[in-house]
Amino acid sequence: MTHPAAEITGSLEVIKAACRKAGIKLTAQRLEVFREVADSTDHPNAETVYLGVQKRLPTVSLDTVYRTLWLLEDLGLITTLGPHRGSTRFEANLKPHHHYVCTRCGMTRDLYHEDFDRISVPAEAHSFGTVQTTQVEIRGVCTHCTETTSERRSKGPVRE
Amino acid sequence: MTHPAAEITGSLEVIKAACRKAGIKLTAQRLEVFREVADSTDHPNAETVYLGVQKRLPTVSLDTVYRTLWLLEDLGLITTLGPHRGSTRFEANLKPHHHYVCTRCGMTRDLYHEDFDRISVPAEAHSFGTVQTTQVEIRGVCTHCTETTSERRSKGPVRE
DNA sequence: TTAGGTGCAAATTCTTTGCACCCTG
DNA sequence: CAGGGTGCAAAGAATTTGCACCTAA
Repeated sequence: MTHPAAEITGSLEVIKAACRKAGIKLTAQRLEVFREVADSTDHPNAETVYLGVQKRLPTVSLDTVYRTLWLLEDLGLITTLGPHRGSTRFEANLKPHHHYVCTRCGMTRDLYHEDFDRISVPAEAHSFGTVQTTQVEIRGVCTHCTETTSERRSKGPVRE
Repeated sequence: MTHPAAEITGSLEVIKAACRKAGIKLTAQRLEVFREVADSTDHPNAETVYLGVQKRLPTVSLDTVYRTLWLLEDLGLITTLGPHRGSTRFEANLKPHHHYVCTRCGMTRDLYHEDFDRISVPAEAHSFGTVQTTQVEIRGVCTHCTETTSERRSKGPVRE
């Protein structure tokens, strides 16, 4: 699944500006890793991002993907989600949105709901630090897991 | 930090009922693992829970702690949070509450705010599956990280 | 009694690190 | 051309698994 070309071009500008601002180099790897995350509507883990980037940069290494993902999170360009079979998942921060998460299998879906975007932050939160984003996470058991009724997770998280 | 005795006793009833309902055995390990999580106001990882349980059950093994934690999550008695230096953190589901999370260091604090407890779930969410809980997650940079200004995370997540 | 649960230790899986070479600014 | 960035390969951490013994129901 792919975003419109205009948005991808937008991402390019976003990361260029962010690197300049942070005083770090803009490399092909950084560009492609960000593009890969911004270009997916699901929530890829490091391995998946690596495979995607590899199509454009065949010599890229998995460790660079990791380093770049953490860097981008640090720059505020992407966000991490809870783990999926032990591996962290990432998503681009392009628009305000929220999540539905299955507690049984870990399936995660984006949810767009304007009411949630307008939630006001309690004073207490400001005492902890700055506020960048406010997200609502709805947890439950997805329809797929509900259908396979008695099937309980036996050995650790079998996710999404 | 400890909850009042009444709440701990309450946890005992909670897990007894849950095991009976799920048709699984109530073992000392399950009881103590749940108690350990319910008894902490911070967000322990598997290792920390293990160390705590070990004080009461010296022969408990780390793998049993893992198995039990996932089981309890499955039963809906505890919830997982995002990773902290790669390891998943857990918390008991005793009361509705929300989180402040530092995107720089991963520090997580509970937030009690009745307005958030009353948030209404959009119809779209129900199409994904059942709805158990709705939590608000506020992300930002905590005061500690803000003070150590230019210090950017260089090598992976250095959390909390 | 007896199937589910546990402990142990080895195996996997995910992520990080040290170092020498490369390339952006 | 200088210092940050990358690739490689090996290390390290977190979590899972197979199996034989144990114990709650």
